[in-house]
Amino acid sequence: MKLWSQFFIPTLKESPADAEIASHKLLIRAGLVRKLGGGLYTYLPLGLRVMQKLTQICREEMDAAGGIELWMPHVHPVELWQQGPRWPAAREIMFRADSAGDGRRPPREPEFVLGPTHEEVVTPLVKAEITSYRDLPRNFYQIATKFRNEIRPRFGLMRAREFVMMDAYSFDADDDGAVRSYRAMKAAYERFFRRVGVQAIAVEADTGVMGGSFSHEFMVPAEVGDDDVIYNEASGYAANREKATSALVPADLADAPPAGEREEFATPGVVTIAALEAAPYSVPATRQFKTLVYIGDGRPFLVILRGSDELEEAKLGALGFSVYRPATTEEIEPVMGAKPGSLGAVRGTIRNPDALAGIFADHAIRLIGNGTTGANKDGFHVRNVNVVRDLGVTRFGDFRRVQPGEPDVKSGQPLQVRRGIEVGHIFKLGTKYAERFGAMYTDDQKQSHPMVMGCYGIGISRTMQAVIEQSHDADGIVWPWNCAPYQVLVCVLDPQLPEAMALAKKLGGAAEQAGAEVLIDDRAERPGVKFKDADLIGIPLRLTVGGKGLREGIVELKWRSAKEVSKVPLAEAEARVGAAVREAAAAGKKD
RNA sequence: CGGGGUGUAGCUUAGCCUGGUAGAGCGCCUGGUUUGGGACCAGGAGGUCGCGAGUUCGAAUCUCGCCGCCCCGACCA
Repeated sequence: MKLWSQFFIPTLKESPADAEIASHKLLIRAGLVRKLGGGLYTYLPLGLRVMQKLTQICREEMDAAGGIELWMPHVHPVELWQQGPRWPAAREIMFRADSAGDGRRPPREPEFVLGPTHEEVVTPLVKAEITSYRDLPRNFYQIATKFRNEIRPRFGLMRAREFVMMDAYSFDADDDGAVRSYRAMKAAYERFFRRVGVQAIAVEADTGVMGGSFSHEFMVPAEVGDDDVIYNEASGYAANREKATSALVPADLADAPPAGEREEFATPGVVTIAALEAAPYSVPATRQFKTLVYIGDGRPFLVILRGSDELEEAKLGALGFSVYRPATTEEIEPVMGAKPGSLGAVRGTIRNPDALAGIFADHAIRLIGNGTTGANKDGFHVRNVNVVRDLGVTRFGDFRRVQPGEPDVKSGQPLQVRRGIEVGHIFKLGTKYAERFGAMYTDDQKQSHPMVMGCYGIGISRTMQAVIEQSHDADGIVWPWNCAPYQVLVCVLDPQLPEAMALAKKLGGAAEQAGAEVLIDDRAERPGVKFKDADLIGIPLRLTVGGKGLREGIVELKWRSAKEVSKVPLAEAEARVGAAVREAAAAGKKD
């Protein structure tokens, strides 16, 4: 039982100016966190308690799924990362430090990075300690602080530079085992989010810089989320926009036949799809080829899309470059012979085709039998271009961005889109890290194999905010039972009356006996202040004890999530409180 | 990193355009009256106006530079 008057819950009547979204405002107003700098937060006692609830639930579910908890350093020798497969992509977001501490590290002094995740630490550990198939599979996890020098921290804990994450790493002898580990984690995640009391849906996801073969994200649907989820209710399809596909392009697409002789024509000043669509050219965007130039690991390559489609940049990850970016005009001209707006991939028109690392085309362009594209000559385009005859495509792939309304691959029904907050991500990694770090084991035939890995993360601090985003009203937070900082709040309206305090402590004791944690608001504040604060901090069950109630012989019992107040006769109060707590706890643990 | 915005007391902010002794609300302290949904009265403390240059007799206000923070984009748990 904690007395509010001797605790630290600095609530705010007004929202701080730098908070934009509801959950961020409430984090601050309810006294859960305070900002130190961009993306850096102090967890105040109430916020810390919620974090402890989340970590404990997470730990229980990981342990139940066979996870083994450990704790790894968060300062890593930079050499470890330089050996790893994702250094080129990861280095930008990593905090770096030198042992001299003054930013002027002598060449022979060690340099360190702060860990954004721990594949580079856990894989060498397992390489050293596990060498036999008898010791596989294993799944190691930790719940700890992570550091990422986010380009743009935002929305409080939603994208922070320093945050708390559960990260797990599974090691299996073979692919089947890795799939089993992956499924076990997916199930554990689903139990975790259900117990926490937040709706999080698993969606197919892109593997990003992690690489690996498949992946799911756990998304909390919310307007303020960073990600677009493309889904269809009926078929159950749900994918991150970066990964999503539609049935717009038939799988067994026949290449369209050539039509007519290729012909160059003058298009002075036309540098956009829209301008070529307009009179006098009148070429529909669906019949134009859009040619984009990217730089992958230092070499230019082309991406060809239909004029009506947008590139989904993340899908270029499938091409295997460790880093890629759009080329600049200065880089484009020497290779192509023209500026953006007049580019094309017709054989023989590219000035320096040998410089290209490849020409990659979206499947959808095969629908174009007779298209128009840039001539690689400023102010000119080419018509009657045929994909097979005229374009030297290295490889077709899925590179286009799916738009809402396009047909679902599974059901043909229109796809929908909604925003979501990514609170968890699971990857089947494969052998990429194991091979790089030499994490091998010997099988029962004395053969050596790389271990097959998976990695898994839950953003604990982000989940706290996602819960608030999903569970609040105009007055404040409405905590789900299992992650509430306290489950029961006793508001003592007349704390100067000894009998009121005595009753509050008696009822608090009954709640504790039933398994709840209890906060007593014994402050010398007016009732209005206490009720407002109670609504703001969102404790699930509120008991109100006051002189008036004592005279009437009642206490009040109110759920934060409901409007009604029940008046309970004093004689029944203890029993009713205990019953309410047991009931809520049982409902909160429905799994 | 590109674009937009903002910085005045612990918090929310007015004042800036049109230069002339820095104002309010909340919170805090003292006293009193109140006491079931953010009370009232009286008194009080608290500000190098983000930092640095410049213009000017005079700068919160105009100019330039820097920094912090917020929002949009690429990235992520």
